[in-house]
Amino acid sequence: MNSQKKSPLISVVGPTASGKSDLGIALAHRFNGEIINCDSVQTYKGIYVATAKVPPEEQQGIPHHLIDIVEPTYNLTAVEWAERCKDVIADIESRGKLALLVGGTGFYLRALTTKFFDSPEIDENLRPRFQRILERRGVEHLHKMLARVDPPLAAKFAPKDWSRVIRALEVYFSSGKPLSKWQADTPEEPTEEAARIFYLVLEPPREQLYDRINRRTDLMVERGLLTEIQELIASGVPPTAKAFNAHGYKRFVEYLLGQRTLDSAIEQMKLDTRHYAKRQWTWWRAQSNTFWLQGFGFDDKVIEHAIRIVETKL
RNA sequence: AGGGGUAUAGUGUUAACGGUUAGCACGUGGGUCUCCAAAACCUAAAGUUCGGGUUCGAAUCCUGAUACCCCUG
Repeated sequence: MNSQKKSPLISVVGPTASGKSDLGIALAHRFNGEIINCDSVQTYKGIYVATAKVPPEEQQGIPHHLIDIVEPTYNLTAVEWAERCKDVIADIESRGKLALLVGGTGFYLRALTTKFFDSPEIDENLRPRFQRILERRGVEHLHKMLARVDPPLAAKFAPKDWSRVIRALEVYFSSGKPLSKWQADTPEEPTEEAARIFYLVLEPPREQLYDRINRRTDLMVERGLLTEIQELIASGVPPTAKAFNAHGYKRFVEYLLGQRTLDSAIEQMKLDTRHYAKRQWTWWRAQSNTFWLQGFGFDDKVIEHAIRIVETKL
């Protein structure tokens, strides 16, 4: 084995509720590793019950990084997460340990392994303004605005894709230069991390995963999800806070605002989570450097299999 | 048992004048992703309960069967 070679970056990914945390901890024990969270929701302070964060008493002495790092109202971007992640990786490796990236947000790992174009400073007042236009005049209007300032991107985006349309408008109105131009001027390229990362993708049987999601949701409600939200709101966190976009929180905030019944909040949360799991699989199917593991992350067979794969990479 | 009513994808439909390819919503499957990603979006499959009849043409009209619902006993 070449000692000059940089150590691999091991990443445990897969759909929500597939046992990523368990596999991460098992690998950390086996290979003297530390865990870096790559789940967008787990970066928020203040929300716990429905986030599937591993509580400190269950971390088995394994250091967990990038959990509870921002306020519930903060908007953490993928690139900002990636920058912090690089610092943590450097720190872990400087101490001779192995970095284990564990979590469900594939896009964060994309940001870590791909250098996006150099984004200009974004005027923070723009987004709320576009949001208002969206509500009052509809998506089509925003899409037409984009067609005027950035025709190539407007042609590329579906007319109803307000999320990307707003991002593109923000870039244009902040910098005077169309997003498509920014992208063309600085093509995306792989980062140093891309060359040494590989992904262990958990793939439990779909029926079993969906069952587990449903049961986990009921459990979260029993464990006081509603109380947690009420206390956060009472302590001044606005119902529009970013953290409340997380599954569960979003629907229960709607319930507390009188927009749906308790039962429908529970059912919708289950559905949201199942849809999310499906999209996560879709994401990983399209990636390379993936090793698919049949089963849950807490299955002994899966853990053994994962260990064998990691050994070949060291 | 008698009388009445209803049967349209997995579910719902207060969609379909007897006339293009049986619509819509939800669900399900597949996909996209260049700084909100637990976001946003694209897309596909899938249906007239069964059998006869009328008609150029039937989800629609007639008829038999079956299933479910209501009323009477």
